[in-house]
Amino acid sequence: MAPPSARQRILDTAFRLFYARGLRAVGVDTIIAESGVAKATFYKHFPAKDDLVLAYLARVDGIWSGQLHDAATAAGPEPRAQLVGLFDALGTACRRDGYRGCAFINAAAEAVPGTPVHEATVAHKHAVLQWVRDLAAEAGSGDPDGLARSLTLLLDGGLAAGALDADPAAATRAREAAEVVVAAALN
Amino acid sequence: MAPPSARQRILDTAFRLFYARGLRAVGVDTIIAESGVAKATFYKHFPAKDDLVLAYLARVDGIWSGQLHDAATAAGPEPRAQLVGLFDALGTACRRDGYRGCAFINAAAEAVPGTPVHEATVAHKHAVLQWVRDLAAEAGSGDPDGLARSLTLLLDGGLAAGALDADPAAATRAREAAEVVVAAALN
DNA sequence: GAGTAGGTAGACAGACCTGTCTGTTCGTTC
DNA sequence: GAACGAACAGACAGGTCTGTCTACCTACTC
Repeated sequence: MAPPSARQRILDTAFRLFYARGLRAVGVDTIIAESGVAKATFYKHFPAKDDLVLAYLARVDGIWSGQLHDAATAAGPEPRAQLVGLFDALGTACRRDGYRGCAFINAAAEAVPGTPVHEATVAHKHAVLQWVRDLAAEAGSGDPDGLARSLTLLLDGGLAAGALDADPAAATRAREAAEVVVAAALN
Repeated sequence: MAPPSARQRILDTAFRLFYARGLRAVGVDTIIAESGVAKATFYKHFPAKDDLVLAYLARVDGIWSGQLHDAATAAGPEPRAQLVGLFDALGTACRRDGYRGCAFINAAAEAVPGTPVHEATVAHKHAVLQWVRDLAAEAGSGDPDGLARSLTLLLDGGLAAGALDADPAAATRAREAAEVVVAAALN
């Protein structure tokens, strides 16, 4: 197996450190040192730190979206079940070691509104909302937007709570509340 | 009216800047310059930056807890109505200019777990949870802890969503979802 | 064997960070 | 009027931050 390229090592290190410590708390020098890369190489792949931050967020987006989809489809073929099942991704995330909440919420807390980094977090949340909305429409909701917003509210609440206190009970509770909300909206 | 004391000016400036830009993004020098205070005075009142951060969080805690209580009592004397009414504080906050989500969630995103700053955010969330739990118990819930967790999940979700996109619709939706959850728990 | 792409190593600039220190000025109280 | 507390003004130290730059090295390709 070929050793990971310099770019890959940088991205891997950034993924680990940015999530664990925060965007501002991790300097370029630290990432360079820990990924065992030369400074010139770093700046060749990522002309500015923010470019690396954006690449980091893009990777997180891919991973998290994948986990949401997987959790949803694992709940079965019915959209209604999937709307509740996606919350299993939250439980899995909560139990993961080093869990520190939602990378996007954390990034938004450090980013200035209007900057590309902040825009990326907003775009991610909109994409998730859109996906849940489609699921809600498939499930036959009369108000798919309202139902989707209620569910993403619960999801974000669970993610935010995890940043303060990674309690798996919060994830379970979120799933139960989602069940109640879905039942009220579809029955 | 006497002009505000140096300590008060520092705290006022910190309140404004920390919330608007984040804890790490605002340096001591900036706060000193904007509050029109001497550096020695600053360090006399707050021996380290973290002391100021803690004072800032304590002030936010006081204000936000007050707004939650006010919104709850405005909904009437019945605990059941108060459980839903407290979400009006979220709507009011969302509509405020410069709203950037929950100061505690944002602070937690920048703080290292285990530090006093992080502990303060956890303590705040626990206090809110405890208060809602008491309200749920008064309302006659058979599982006051579960109901309180569901509701704070919605509340945190609304606050977190506001950090990305201060949409008052999210607050309205949170209130409606709370209504559904409370109804399911108490009927 | 020359050229090129991609990497390593590390000095350097310039800004900004927290925190310390010296000295001055003002108002109050004794 | 002397003493004192509280604040002002700002230089300074020591560290960290991002980003640039020079110089060398290695593997592959033509």
